[in-house]
Amino acid sequence: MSRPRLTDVAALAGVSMKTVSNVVNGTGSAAPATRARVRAAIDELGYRPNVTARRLATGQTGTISVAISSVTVPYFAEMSNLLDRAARTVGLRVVIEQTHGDRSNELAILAERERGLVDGVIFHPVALTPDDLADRSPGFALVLLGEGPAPAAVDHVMIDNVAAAREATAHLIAKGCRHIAFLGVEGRRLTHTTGQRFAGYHQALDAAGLRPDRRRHLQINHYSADEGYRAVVDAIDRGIALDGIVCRDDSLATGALHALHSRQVAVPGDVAVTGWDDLIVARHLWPPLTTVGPNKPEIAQTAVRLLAERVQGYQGPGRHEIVASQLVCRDSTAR
Amino acid sequence: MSRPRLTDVAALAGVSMKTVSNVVNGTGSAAPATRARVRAAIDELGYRPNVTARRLATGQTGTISVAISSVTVPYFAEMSNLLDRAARTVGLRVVIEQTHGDRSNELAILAERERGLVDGVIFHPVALTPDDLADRSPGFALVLLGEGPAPAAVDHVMIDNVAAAREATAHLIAKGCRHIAFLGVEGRRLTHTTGQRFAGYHQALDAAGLRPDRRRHLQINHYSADEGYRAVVDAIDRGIALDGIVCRDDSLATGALHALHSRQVAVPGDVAVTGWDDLIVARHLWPPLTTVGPNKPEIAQTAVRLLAERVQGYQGPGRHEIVASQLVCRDSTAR
DNA sequence: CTGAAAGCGCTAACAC
DNA sequence: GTGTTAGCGCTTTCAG
Repeated sequence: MSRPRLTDVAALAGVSMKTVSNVVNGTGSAAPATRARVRAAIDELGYRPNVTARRLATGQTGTISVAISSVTVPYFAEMSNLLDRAARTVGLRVVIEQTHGDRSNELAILAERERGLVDGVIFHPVALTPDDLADRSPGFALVLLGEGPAPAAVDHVMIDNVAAAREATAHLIAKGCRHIAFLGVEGRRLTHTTGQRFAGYHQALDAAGLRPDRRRHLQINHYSADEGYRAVVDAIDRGIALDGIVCRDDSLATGALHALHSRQVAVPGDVAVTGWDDLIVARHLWPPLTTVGPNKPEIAQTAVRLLAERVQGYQGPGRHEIVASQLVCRDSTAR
Repeated sequence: MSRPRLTDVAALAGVSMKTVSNVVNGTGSAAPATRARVRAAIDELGYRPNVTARRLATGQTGTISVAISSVTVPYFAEMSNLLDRAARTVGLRVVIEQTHGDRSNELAILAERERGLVDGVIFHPVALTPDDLADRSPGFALVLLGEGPAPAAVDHVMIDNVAAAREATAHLIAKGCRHIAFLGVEGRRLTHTTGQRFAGYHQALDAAGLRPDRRRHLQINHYSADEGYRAVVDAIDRGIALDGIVCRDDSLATGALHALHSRQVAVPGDVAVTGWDDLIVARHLWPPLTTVGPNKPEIAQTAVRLLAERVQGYQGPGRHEIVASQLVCRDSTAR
């Protein structure tokens, strides 16, 4: 005995498929008596519509996917959650898909492996190059998140990284820091995002007449607390002079604080620290972390709105929206 | 011009649908020359198979869903990630679905809203009652995670909460703690999970001849760092004697550490603290957190294996697997 | 207001 | 090896 289908319900209720379909979907109208009979038949059989069949027939899925590298990266977890909520309010379902930061997985997103599975995707690429993104099939509803490269034709939601990094760095300078490190330089080549934050950091140093020092550009291999810890312990043990650290993100900052504590360096007394993302955990670190707080709810709402418009057929040029961010000052820089 | 279908490719290549299907799926065999012609046609047209149609035809989706309350809960994020990886190794795709801890959303999972969308679901319920779980349609591939109630008929992967809580508490006692609080008692009624951990905590106190004290049962409204912070600050300010805290999970412990620092209480000198889950962040908290570490990779692999067996038609009785956990000792109890 | 029939795009028997 | 023909379960014209 396999599961009941629409025709089974129709047969039991003594009506046609169309009528059952109407009752199930609330389309058209049905006589109250008929409706009741159909409902009874549905209950008796335990009928559930087959989503896949409906999708095939309508061509619409009512579902969008959120493609991120990993939900274990707190920033992506928080964004996924907000995107989910934002999408629900406009009647869209969300599934989250992890690329694990792998270029081939990211390419698969663009290759529309999912054609027919979702109506569109909100995508935060981390490993793709501008070329990868350049040629995509048109008519594929796509909204890009993050500060990576985005072709003009594609919708894109971002924040002003350079300005925010400048502000965070200037804040440390205002607190009297003169030997400010930047934690989060990738080994090979800077990612687009890091490049912008790094640029803002340098602009602020410049503006204050401070000389950059390469020894204070702290390298990492991943954006993890582990790496932040390692890099800062390393810098301290090599005797590099430091009185402030601009961290590329809060995970690195988490590790940085741990490193400073473990080397008996007072925060913010000896070294002041800023993070980036305003993760939930940021205000529970010790000391609570000053961090660049992007307006995440607005990012989510904007992305969903843009995607919904694409899904509904908007074919115009790419929109590039810049969402505000704000430096959230806490004790890690309070001096 | 809509997107190309299998028939379009077939027409262009001058072959039948079946042949194209063979080439696309690697089924059957095709003459090299034919194969090449088909490939060329596919490239020229930019053809992508429609996943939905394939699903309808085969009845299998190759996808499972992971249903959790929220990816912003670090434990769920880590588990989702591990489940994803485990599923990939057996050729299954994973989509993550958030219930936001909402009972109606959780019921929707059981109601198989997704019928036809996924082959099965790995589900960590938080709001359901035993009754909710009791009557489900048979033949629906389902594996339950966590320590909630699980009907005998349903596969279930869990850890031994009572034993682990006893071990964590005994560890504090061995370190000389005599006034040990339990942080994480829910307001109304204990959840199944909390109840087990709470029971283990009491067993250890009993075994050491320590008297429980209701004032040291710290109440919370959510499992968040915010709540942990609030509850511990509250206890300190009310002058409740404390020299150890067993936290129901690492998020609460994060807030507890913050609270202790902000009230100048030394950890572990004045108060030793244990958490639960061994989140990534646990070893970067200050001081690094002693915590109950479930074997998460094994939980994930076990759950995927059980589900894969169900998907492949296993109809036997429910399997209830207990996975090991281990107390990970760090500085928050080092005294 | 309800019924019959034609697809949605693909896979899978079964012939050729 | 390759083509033909039914479906998968639903929605949707178009009649009645």
